[in-house]
Amino acid sequence: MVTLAEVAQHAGVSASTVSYVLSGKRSISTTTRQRVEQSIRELGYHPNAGARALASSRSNIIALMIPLRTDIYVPVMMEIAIAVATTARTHGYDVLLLTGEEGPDAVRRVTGSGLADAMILMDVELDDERLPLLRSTDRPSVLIGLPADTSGLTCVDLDFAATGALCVEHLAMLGHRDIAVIGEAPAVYERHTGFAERTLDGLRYRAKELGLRLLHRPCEGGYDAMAVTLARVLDERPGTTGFVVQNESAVEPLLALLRQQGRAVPEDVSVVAICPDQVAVQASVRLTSVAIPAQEMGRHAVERLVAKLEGQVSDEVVLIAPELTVRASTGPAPTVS
Amino acid sequence: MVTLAEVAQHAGVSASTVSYVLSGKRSISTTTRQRVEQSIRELGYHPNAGARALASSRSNIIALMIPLRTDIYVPVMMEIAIAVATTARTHGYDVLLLTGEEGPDAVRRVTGSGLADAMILMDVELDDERLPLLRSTDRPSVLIGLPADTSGLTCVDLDFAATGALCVEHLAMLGHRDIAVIGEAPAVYERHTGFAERTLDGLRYRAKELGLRLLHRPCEGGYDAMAVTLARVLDERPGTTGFVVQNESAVEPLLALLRQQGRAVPEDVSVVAICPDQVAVQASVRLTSVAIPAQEMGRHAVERLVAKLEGQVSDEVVLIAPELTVRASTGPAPTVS
DNA sequence: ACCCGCTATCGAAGCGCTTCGACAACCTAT
DNA sequence: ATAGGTTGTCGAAGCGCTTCGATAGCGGGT
Repeated sequence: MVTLAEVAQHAGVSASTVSYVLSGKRSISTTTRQRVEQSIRELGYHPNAGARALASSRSNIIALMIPLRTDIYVPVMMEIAIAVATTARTHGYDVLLLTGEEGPDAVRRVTGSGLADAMILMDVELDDERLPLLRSTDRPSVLIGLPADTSGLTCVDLDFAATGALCVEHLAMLGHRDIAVIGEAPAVYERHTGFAERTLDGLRYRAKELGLRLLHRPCEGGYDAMAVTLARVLDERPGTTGFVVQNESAVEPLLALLRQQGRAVPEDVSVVAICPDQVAVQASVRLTSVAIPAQEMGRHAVERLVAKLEGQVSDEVVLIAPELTVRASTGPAPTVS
Repeated sequence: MVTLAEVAQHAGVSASTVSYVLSGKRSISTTTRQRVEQSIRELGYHPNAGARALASSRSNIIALMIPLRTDIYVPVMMEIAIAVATTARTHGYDVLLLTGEEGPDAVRRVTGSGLADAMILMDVELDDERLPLLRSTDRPSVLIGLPADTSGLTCVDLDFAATGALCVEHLAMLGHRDIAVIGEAPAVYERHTGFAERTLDGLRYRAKELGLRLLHRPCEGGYDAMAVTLARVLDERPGTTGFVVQNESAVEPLLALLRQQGRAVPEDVSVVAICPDQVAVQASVRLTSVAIPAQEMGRHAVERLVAKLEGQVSDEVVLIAPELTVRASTGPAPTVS
């Protein structure tokens, strides 16, 4: 491996000069800089990451904790992860992938060892056990998702309450009075994942304001579970004409089942989905949906984090405003015959 | 931050002794070891990753290059990534997430800087431009996927040729004579992704052996693209009764379209999918399928890599044998009326 | 009593880099 | 001409760890 010293010798300067060329922390004459850069190229020099981390006590690595389970939103998680990785690179950082498996210990290990300069946590629960650690360490962190108490934390998330409200408003505007919400799997609610509950809050609050009837049912993904759930919903509220679906793997089954029962979308029944755009446009009926801006969330998280690493103190919550795209799955409520 | 020296002082031993307690590379008396371990716990010591990497020239990090594009097999990629991360942890390694974006430069950067001790590459193309670099570096690597020339490389993959053969055999056994293959998006074939071509080879070869007629059509995901593709297939080969689908986002649209055209599955038409089990069981018809063993692939890759890091030389290709699970989407070919 | 071969421990060198203070050279402004 | 400020470069001191000899102590064979 080529070292800094070898580059220095090759360029006929001291090691520190090469270092300053690399970091730009002191001014270097143009001629020297060029000579050094030439040597770097010729020798194929790459600074040693360990040495750099040791000397500067910065690893230029961001840790990303992703959930271990693959029961929800896998494509969203993936998209966020990729956005985080690419955005981090543009800021000179690499990304270390941690799974939830280790739990809070991972936070301790990573911050304690200086492996990463900062971390991004996904799939945050309302009362997440990693939060006290984050608050007590001096390493910057950003959450993707919103816990119950955000004091002293930086968070990035879609505004799910507004998302819920937006879905209800859209259906209300079209004249629907009875709305059913097909939610995530029960387990998601049981572990108090923020986004699911906040969506529900938004839905309920706005429905109440607008005087709509709202029925919420969690639902495992897949065809069979959806069939059972739909039967129950239509049994309890036969007049349901509007559906809000927040579960990627329930949306296509729902459409199929409705079709099968002779309920046309959007003539008889309207469906609004909360899902990535890709899912919305690939469905058998192009879905009116509120997109989950995965890329944007990943990018935002990294940018907040980098800002913090550069010393800008900003414990703020960034809520991305939801956007509803009207496609072919919603229409006016059928007139009562 | 607590340092080795502080632990040593606290335990009343020298720094090197603490180091040897940690690494186990020299024998240490039980009493000393316990005293040191006690100090480590009391002080909450975590070895500094950078210093360790510098001194030992091993970072205990494995780099994982995932594809940037999200057009294929996202859940599979995710599952592999998670399996890699968790398996790596059990061997004392962390995982650095690289996206394909940087291309071959990422390989240079990571190996050159000593950021990672080894790497795992996903989404390998038949003639991947990263391969020469991997062959010329002394850092171990493992590919998930199979390039055209595997000499000097270690690869892990599902045996896709056998997978194709298996699908054909299953349909042949049920009496189907005209088989259509719904493949990945054209772009996947255009960039010569190994798995797609190898599956096709397996399908064709076995179909020929068994005297079946085979029609292969690439297909973008989604409902509309599938509708066009299906129409073309049935136009060219109206007698088609067997489908092999290798495209997650085409499988549900295909089922819906068949239903819509009054072709019952499996009475009139049989469908075999090549997809993760989760997709197969969640579909509107429980699909006979060959599973993509994502977890197993990730785990295998790490284990091969760790073996190489520990000095075991083994340039081998691990092909995981496909397993076909019969579910509700395949049945005897309809008797010609 | 002696040497041998253990085991358990220590001290010191050094991994490759960053960074601080020093300083020479030059360029104004007086 | 001199003081004062820049600008560009260098040397050296570490960062916290691993690892290589060296050494002290001990029991056993002779």
